[in-house]
Order: sequence, then structure tokens, then C-alpha cells
Amino acid sequence: MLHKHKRKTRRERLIEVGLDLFSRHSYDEVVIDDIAASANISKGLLYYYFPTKHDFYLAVLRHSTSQLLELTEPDDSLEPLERLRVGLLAYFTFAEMHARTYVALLRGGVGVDPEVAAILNHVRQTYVERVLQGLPESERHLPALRLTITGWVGFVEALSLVWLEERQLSKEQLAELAIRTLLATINSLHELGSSSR
Amino acid sequence: MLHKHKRKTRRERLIEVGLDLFSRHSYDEVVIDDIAASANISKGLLYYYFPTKHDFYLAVLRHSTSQLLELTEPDDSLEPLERLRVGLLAYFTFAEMHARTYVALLRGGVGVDPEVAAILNHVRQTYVERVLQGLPESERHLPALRLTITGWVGFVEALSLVWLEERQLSKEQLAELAIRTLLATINSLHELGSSSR
DNA sequence: CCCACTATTGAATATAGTTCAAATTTGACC
DNA sequence: GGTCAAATTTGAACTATATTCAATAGTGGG
Repeated sequence: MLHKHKRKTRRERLIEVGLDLFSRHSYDEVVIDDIAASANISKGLLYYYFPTKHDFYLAVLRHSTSQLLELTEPDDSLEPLERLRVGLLAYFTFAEMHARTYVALLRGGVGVDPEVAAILNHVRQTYVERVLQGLPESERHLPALRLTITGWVGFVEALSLVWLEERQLSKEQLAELAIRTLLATINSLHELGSSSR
Repeated sequence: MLHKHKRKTRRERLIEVGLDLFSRHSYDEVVIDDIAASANISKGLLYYYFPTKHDFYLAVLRHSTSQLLELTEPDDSLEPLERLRVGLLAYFTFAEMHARTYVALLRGGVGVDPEVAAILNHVRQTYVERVLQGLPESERHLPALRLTITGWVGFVEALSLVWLEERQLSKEQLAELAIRTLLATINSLHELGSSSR
């Protein structure tokens, strides 16, 4: 009875290996032999669990995005603004803890690969929905609201990426900044269209 | 005297071919034979001009980013706010005209490839600098100003990507929205730090 | 028209990704 | 504890694609 903690399935363990490799090297740099070697299996076995290298990559990507979404799941018992703050803190914490993976996640992707893009868009869309949920009914029908919030999600992503490099602010300040930006942007939305030029 | 308009060098023509191919297919999907066939040359010749496929991709990427930067060059004869607006309009126009290339550009990249990331970061950095230039001296020393502007650049990118899909607003309105967001965010920066929780 | 230099080719090579038949392991059932 | 089918695993063969290179063709100056 050597192995004590073998609850994890082979597939899961492979994904963990992939997570490690893809967070440190680009898609092309990671060769099948590396994956097999890191997981102590033969090349062939990888193909028993995943049809192609590309599918393997997608599985790894899906794994980490769904983990991200889980960890930042909104707590409905909180009032909207507090809920948003807590969500942002969780988001930055994830970015911090899985820094390399997180960066690879966002700035990664395999070329214009539509499947990769679809996964990332799904994550972004989910965040947009969550933010929309937190808005008071009165704000929900502003023109271009969804567009604006999508932009704001991009804002948060870009913010977090720089923050990971030069940790000047605390996570709390970052969240504060993000929230203020969201509110300010939504406010300025009220005036759009009624403006000249 | 067949060819009348052959001013373009072979290297340039190859980059144009790459631009076309990489905007329609992912890096992996584009194989050397495609490139050679599309350019009516032998595979070997590609290697006379570019050391590897990857370098070829980088050259193509650099070509389009520098074109983007050129077309959005700030017009210093305008006052800051107007300069920003014109720059944004040019930016959205580029996104519109080269939609596929533009999307591939931003959401593309080859895995976590540091070289690709470096090129895109350079573009973003340039925009951050340009925005900073336009700010009045009094605003230049706000805490986390650079961070915020980087976030805003992410905002504009995300905005433009959604906009390309569902063209709801005019370019003018988009620019208006982006500008308001920038100003509002910078404003709220004044209060950061002095705030509790 | 000759020479040196540049551009171009196509076949050979190297480096992955992928397939597959065979070997091993597992576990359910007798 | 033995048997057998299914699940897992292997390693070698196969394929596709990137890369190299020696040989060839073109170009322009003297």
C-alpha cells in the first residue's frame, strides 16, 4: 500500500502537470515529451485521455478558469457594493496566488484560436452578468451599459496585470479603485448621447 | 515589363501575406507551405528572409502594431482633450478597418510567448505615455496614476473588441465614453487612500 | 562578357505530434 | 485463487511540419 493519497484521477493529475508547464512556458515550448516526462507516463497515454495536445491545453485552460470563477463566486448575502468588493478581493487574491498561471491565462491563448477566445470570453461574460446583477433596477437600462461593463472588466484585468509586477497598492486599494471607476463610468453614462459634438 | 507596381520589397510582400493569413487563422493553423503558396515562393525562400516561422510571426506582429501606433500618433497642435478624442477616433477606425487583424493582434499572441507579450506591452505602454503627456502638471503626481491609465487602456481595448461585434454606438460616442471614463477615474483617484475600508 | 553577390529552389533532415497493436493491470464474478 | 473482459498503459511506427543546405538561377557593375 505505497500511495496513500491517490484520490486524484490520472486525468486530474495530468491537468495539474499541464497547469504547471503552461504557466511557465508557451504552448509551443511545451512538447508532448515534457508533459509525459513530468507526469511519469508514456506519450501514448496522454492521447488516451486527451485527443490532441490542443485539446489538452483547452482542458487545462478550462480547469483554471472555472477555478477562478468558483473562487470569486458572488456572496448573495452581502449587499451589492460589498459583494462586489469581496469578489474583487477574491479575484486579486487568485491573481496573486496563481500569478504565473493567471498571466498565462489572460495574455496567453493560442494564436487567434477561436476555442481559446471562447473560453476567455465566457469568463468575461460571466463577470459582466454578475456586475449587472448587482446594479439597481433603475440603472439596468442605460444605453451601452453592457458594453461599458465589459470595458470595465478589461480595466480590472489590465489593472491586475500591472499590479502583479509592481505591487504598489494593497488589494483593498485596488478594489476601491476598481469600484470607484465602475461607479464613475456608469454615472457618466447618464450623460452620454445628450452631449454635443 | 509586366509588373508595373513592384516597388514593394519581397520581405514586405511576405509580411502582407502573413498579415492576411494570421488574421484569419491561428499561428498553428498557418503552416509554412501555406505561406509559401500564398506568396508564390518556395518554402526555402521564407527562411532566407526570416530565421524561423516564429520570427516571421513577430515581424508581422511588429508591422501591424507600428502601423497602429503611426495612425494614432497624437497631433500636438490640438489641445489635450481634443488630441485624445482624435487619437481615439483613429484607434477605433483602425480597429474597424483591420477588424480581423486587430482582434488577432489583441487577443492573439502565441501562448505565453514573452516576445509577443513584449510587443503588445510596448504598444500599451506607448499609449499610457501619450495619455500622461496630455495631463496637466497638477495631475501628474497622483498615486497609482500610471496604474490607472494602464487599466484604462485595457478598458478601451475591451470596449473596442465588443464594439466590433455589436456596433451599437458611433465611433464618436465610443470616444466620448472612453474620455469620460478616463476623467472620472482620474477624479476618483484624488480621493483614494483618504478613504476608509 | 565575366565575376561576385544576391535571390531562389527543391530535396534532405530534424523535430515534433499522432496512431496503433500489443502488453499489462484491474476488478468483478465464479 | 482463478478466469476473463474491460480499462489502462506502453513503445515503436507513422505523419506532418519546421528547418537546413548544397546547388541553381538571376542581377548588376566593371
